[in-house]
Amino acid sequence: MAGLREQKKAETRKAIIDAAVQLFSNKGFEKTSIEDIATVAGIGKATVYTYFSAKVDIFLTYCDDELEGAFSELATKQSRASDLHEQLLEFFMIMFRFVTRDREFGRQLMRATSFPEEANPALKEHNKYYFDFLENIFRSAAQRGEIATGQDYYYLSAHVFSLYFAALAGFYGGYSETAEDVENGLSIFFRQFIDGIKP
Amino acid sequence: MAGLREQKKAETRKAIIDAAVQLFSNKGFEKTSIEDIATVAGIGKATVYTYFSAKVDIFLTYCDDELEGAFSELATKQSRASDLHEQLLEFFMIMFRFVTRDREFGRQLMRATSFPEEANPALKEHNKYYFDFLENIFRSAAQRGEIATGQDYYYLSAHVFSLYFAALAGFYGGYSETAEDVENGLSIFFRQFIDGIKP
DNA sequence: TTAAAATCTCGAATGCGGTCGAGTTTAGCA
DNA sequence: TGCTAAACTCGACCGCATTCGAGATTTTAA
Repeated sequence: MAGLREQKKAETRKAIIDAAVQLFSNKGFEKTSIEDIATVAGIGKATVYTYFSAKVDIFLTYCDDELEGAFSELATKQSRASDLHEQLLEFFMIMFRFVTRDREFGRQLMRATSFPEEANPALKEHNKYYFDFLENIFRSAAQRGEIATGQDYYYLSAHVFSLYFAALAGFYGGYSETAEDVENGLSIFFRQFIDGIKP
Repeated sequence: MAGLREQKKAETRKAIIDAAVQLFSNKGFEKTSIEDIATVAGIGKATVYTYFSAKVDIFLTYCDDELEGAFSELATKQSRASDLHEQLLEFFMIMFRFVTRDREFGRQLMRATSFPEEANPALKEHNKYYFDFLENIFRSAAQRGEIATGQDYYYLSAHVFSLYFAALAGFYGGYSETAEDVENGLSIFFRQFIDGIKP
């Protein structure tokens, strides 16, 4: 009868995530209590903590799964973007749409990513993926002669990544309302980045 | 006897900030409770909320107060001599040094302000202060002919601000060790920003 | 088969941020 | 000076995340 407990655990774990995701999208992260989640999942409140070490971890686990989806979309999608500016915009808008599919999703993800209390290995892995992807974009732009060669790709990637963060912060801070607003903002940022701001 | 209340209020306010800063440096933001602060400040817990609307506001206010002096000095100094790149670097390094005076302090501050759980008016005010300052830097750079005119100063400010965030994230993520490393990173970012990255 | 060890469960307890409202102090004016 | 309105103070309270601990269930090994 080995594995009975394992199997139950997997079911309970899934029940918690399902309940949490459902409640989070209905009521939002803040308004959803652990007790709500436990009740919907059909378990006791304290039992949740056998599976997740904190409320936010439930959400990050879900985020993690979702991001896998975003990356696979990126990998399969044939890029129609021709120049660097378009490529950057396309890349980040795919990420943006994914991350803000549910508003809370993006916010918590950003909180966990930007100045984490504890390092989260899964998220670090994701960031590395972003950076690798970006470095490839820059490498090919350099090959096409669109940008100067001999630049540190790491700093270029970090630069555009930070602009993406700024766009997201604007979205969550109430400065931009729609995805279109965000796209316009990003477009301006990338123009500045590529062309510089001199006369 | 006019101003008696005003004076007391100012004293209490200062007592709260002092207590908070002291406790925070010792125990960290999370571990310091409002009650601790109230006790050290010699007042009741609820009274803290007459002066500050939330725990983070105490720290934001402290930062605003401390940085105000540094910046007004900077404002008068900066009009002469240096160019945009240097001015930006100077501005952000003052902020960086202040914020990382105590390492934990900086991390907590960033956590509290980057993707807040709920919109916070005081936080908006706080950020607006820095943006206004940056806009002035850009305005005078435009007047000197250093950068193209007709650009949206708001986007320029947001751009450099996001680079500062990236540098800080790098510092807390373990990518740069010393203040000097951070300054070098920022310098590279600002060069990219000003000059663009084309061949 | 069985009994000890390991693990899981969950109601109860803890601690904290934040609010309430009754009591107190001050300001302003007659 | 006396009186009222406005503003301040703080103990008590609320809701919620997280931890405790004691009892239930499952695994392991002989």
